[in-house]
Amino acid sequence: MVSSLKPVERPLALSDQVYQTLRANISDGKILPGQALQEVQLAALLGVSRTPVREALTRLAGDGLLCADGRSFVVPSLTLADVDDIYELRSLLEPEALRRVAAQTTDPKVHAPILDALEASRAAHEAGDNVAFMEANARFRSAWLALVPNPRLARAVELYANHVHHLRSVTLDSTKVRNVVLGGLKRIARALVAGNGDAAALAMQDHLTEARQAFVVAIGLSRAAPKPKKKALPAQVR
Amino acid sequence: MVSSLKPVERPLALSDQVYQTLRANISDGKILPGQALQEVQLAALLGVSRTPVREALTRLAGDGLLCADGRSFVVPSLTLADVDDIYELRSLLEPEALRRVAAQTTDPKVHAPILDALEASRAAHEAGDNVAFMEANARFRSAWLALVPNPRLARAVELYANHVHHLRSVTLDSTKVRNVVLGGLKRIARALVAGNGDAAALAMQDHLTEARQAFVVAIGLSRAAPKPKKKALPAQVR
DNA sequence: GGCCGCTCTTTTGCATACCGTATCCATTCA
DNA sequence: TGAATGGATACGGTATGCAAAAGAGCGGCC
Repeated sequence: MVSSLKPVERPLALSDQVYQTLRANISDGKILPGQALQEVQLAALLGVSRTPVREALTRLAGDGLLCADGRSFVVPSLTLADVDDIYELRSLLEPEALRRVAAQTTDPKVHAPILDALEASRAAHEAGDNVAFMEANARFRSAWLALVPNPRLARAVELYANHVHHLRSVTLDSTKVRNVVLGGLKRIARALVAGNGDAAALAMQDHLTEARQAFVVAIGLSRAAPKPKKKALPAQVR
Repeated sequence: MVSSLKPVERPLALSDQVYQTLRANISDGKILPGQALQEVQLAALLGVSRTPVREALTRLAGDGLLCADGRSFVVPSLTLADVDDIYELRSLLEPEALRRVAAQTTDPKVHAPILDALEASRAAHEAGDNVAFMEANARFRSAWLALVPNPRLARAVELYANHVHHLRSVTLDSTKVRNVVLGGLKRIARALVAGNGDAAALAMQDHLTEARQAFVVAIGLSRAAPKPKKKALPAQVR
């Protein structure tokens, strides 16, 4: 008996693949708000039938990443009120989540992924690489999120962070903003490695406040010459 | 323009009906944890095809009200750690949500549904009617939740409250527990009508702590072998 | 010339058929 | 007699077919 055999790599279900693909594209801003997501069209694009597409769309709508618009789903174009609501939620969750992380981890080597991501952010900032900075930023979040002892809390944080993620391509376009963000990450990381929960929570709180402010500015800019196409209704349960 | 006009009541899609039906039955504890929910069986029971059943199951799993077990879905049987996690989340959200309600409503007549539900709770408690008490309790929550200015926050609160709702039929079985709960509701309502956000948040925080404690006892009773947890952090660290 | 209504197309909602796979049971061989 | 193997069965995943509803375009009527 060869005990080194591992269970065979099973291909993910099509529904899951479609879900992840769409989710990534929404978060990255590759799918624009207001654009109707039609089942047949997506199915053709992805080379699957309507069924898994349909299931993925339903799940995304349940996550709040899509909202019903007439017959189909669209990425909600966030109003200022929406952004405020999301940041209010994040302000309730993320500082406390980070406090839990700081409180429980003493081993410095578990912080390695966080510091790696921070270093990547720093490098991307220095290189002026916007997309790399965003990517490193996301990694930073994933890294500390993986240490949150409460999985439901972690999931909630991830969910609402994703709701505004596609807007970061706008806000992080500015070197100044990136500088501020990097400073925030540094402060958070410092508090974490010091095991100082209060400082970590406070740092995250400030970080979120700054990010929200950047969004307000960004939305004000992008809505200066907006498309008069559709009214954005709040993403809600169907 | 009569702004109170609402879109006409449209016959709900089958998927939605199935979703709501299943959700209600899960919250009420009519579907027991561990019991596999099979598509064909549910479809036959509800008189629909597998498709809407499947969609409803997917959405419920996305809400966290179901979890994958092998090939099908089951209602998760909550461990003590799960209950703690859920109450940690609720403790982050509900006090602050309630604070927002207290801060924004000045008109006493918007509090009417809340006081109605409170009165119904009181009556049910006096009558010793367990199910009526639970129902009034849920109405109380719906009432103040409807006043939360942040719809996403309201939805999150509702979601996680539902996660443990089916356990209330156990905890609220005790007159003593019902008495404590009723006291908590009174205190919350008092703070709300007084417009005192701090008091409302604090009252809700205490209410949740008490409710969590009741669950711990209930789970300890219902589980033959309560496993020793090392992560049991004392109440709230906040 | 503009507005209303009708029809036709597009797209979703639901049902069902098919396929792959996991599980259970019976049979067979050691 | 026990275990292993083969088959039967049941279930979930996916594709597709069909019907109904929403939207667009066109023609008729005022």
